[in-house]
Amino acid sequence: MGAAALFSHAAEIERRLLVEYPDAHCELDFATPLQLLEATILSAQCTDKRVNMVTPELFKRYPSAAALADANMDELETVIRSTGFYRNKAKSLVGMAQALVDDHGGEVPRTMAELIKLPGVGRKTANVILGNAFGLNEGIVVDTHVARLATRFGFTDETDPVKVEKALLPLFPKDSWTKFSHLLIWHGRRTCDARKPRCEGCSLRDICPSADV
DNA sequence: ATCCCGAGGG
DNA sequence: CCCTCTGGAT
Repeated sequence: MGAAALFSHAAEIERRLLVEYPDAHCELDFATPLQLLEATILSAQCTDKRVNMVTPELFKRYPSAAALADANMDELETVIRSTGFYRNKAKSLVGMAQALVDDHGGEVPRTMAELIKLPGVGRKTANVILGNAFGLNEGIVVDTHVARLATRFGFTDETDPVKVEKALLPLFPKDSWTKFSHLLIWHGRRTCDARKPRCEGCSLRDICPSADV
């Protein structure tokens, strides 16, 4: 498919998904930027439903960056254990919190460059924070769902999430990047799942190059 | 057996 | 580029 055709194809996909999921939004529970940052770190290779089961206790025990930075490791690991990768995640949470205390007055920074310097925070997590805590459209969140659907829609052959994002950005208007991320995530979870996509009920069936394969 | 809103290290 | 980290759900 040529560049012009790919662009209109992208616009049509976005239009249809917006009709289907007008309320698509971040499904991680949070009340502050710090809470969203913690929840997003926990979301690696874990369902957001599972993350939402442990964060109430996490937020209650460690109500600030300073409290989280001083957390007892064994206690913290116990609280987040069911989300998987719990040793790495505990280290990331404490290291991230300590960096906030040391370099940002205990607050979550608002730029990509500062966010990805935080331990355990990569480009995907940074895009979640910028888009959903601060309302900024700095990029597209490329998680497992967005990467999978981008491939199935024929937008890219890349698998590296940074390259997938680079391929997606020029296809969609900047002011919709955060919303578009949620549209793909919602569609990925509800219809275009990894193991057995439900093409028979998909609103994009007639324009999807991967339909019924 | 495979996947879930990844990141760090080699 | 690869590998490792981990429990829970299907």
